[in-house]
Amino acid sequence: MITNMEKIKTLLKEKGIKPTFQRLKILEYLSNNLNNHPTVEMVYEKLLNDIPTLSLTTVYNTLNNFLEKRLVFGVTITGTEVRYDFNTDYHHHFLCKKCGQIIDIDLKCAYAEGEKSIISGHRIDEIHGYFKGICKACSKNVGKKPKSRSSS
Amino acid sequence: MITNMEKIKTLLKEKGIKPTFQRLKILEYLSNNLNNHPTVEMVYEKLLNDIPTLSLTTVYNTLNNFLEKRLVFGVTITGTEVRYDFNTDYHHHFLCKKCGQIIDIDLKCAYAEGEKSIISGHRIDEIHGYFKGICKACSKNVGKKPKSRSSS
DNA sequence: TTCTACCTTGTAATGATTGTAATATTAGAA
DNA sequence: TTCTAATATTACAATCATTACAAGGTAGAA
Repeated sequence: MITNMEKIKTLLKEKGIKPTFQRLKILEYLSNNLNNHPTVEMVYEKLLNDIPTLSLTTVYNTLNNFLEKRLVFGVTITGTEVRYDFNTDYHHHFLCKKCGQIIDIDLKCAYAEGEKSIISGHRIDEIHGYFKGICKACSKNVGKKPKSRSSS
Repeated sequence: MITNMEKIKTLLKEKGIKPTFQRLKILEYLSNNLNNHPTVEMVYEKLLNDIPTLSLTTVYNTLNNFLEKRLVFGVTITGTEVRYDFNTDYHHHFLCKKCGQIIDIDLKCAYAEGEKSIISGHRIDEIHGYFKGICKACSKNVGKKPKSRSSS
């Protein structure tokens, strides 16, 4: 874990971001939660244990800073809040409208290769592929006899 | 235009939505503004001329109703508000981060055919392809000697 | 140490959206 | 037509994510 923290520190320095304690912890949290796609609130609540003086504003500022420097990727698939993704490799996202889970989708669209492409003359800097529906797990419980389901 | 209004009315009835005056006008507005991708506020402000008693809540209710019945498509590319698209044919969107314009992108990803597909076992109901960058028009003015630019 | 630049913090403000309760309108029964 | 029940519309309050702002804290340079 100490080695990991050193990697995080290097990442910040490479992007010209001063590696303060708050920033290190926030980026570390994101790097350890690749599948969560955490919200600002999730980052804040969790880190409050480590940093009791942490301010929500700091989390917002820091994450916006990371976004600008392209250290993290913002996922707005829910439409209500930004989810943060430490994995900036090209990939898409799926939102289950039943359980709310956000799942990584690895598929290649021809247009997305290189990520810095041109479409219809427009320069593309970011590609967001959002798929919405019912996830595999939730699909299994649909249309079956409801034995002990809490919701209708 | 009267013929168009009749088409709008039929559309609503087909979806089981009672074609009230407000609903007709809202859907008509969207059908006449395919390239705008209007916000709730835009719909409201514009229709206030025709319907001075119109309530913002009604616009929200109506558009949510249309969304549920899949009469319109919600575009959340800006991350700050929902834009409404009367064109529910499969297509993607591009957001220019300079001028804020939202432009339709017509390209086919193999995975999107049929729109009701399965990816990694998840049932896909909606596909949103969001591309962000600098549009063709804005690209031309970047890197050139700034002659009379208002912003820095 | 003192100064300066940048970070962090708390609180207030904003803006989009939803909740709620009262009023209005409509469709169908009598 | 008149009454009634269901549904729509409206106005206003409340909520939630996010940003603005001002004040206090910290680290490194001089």
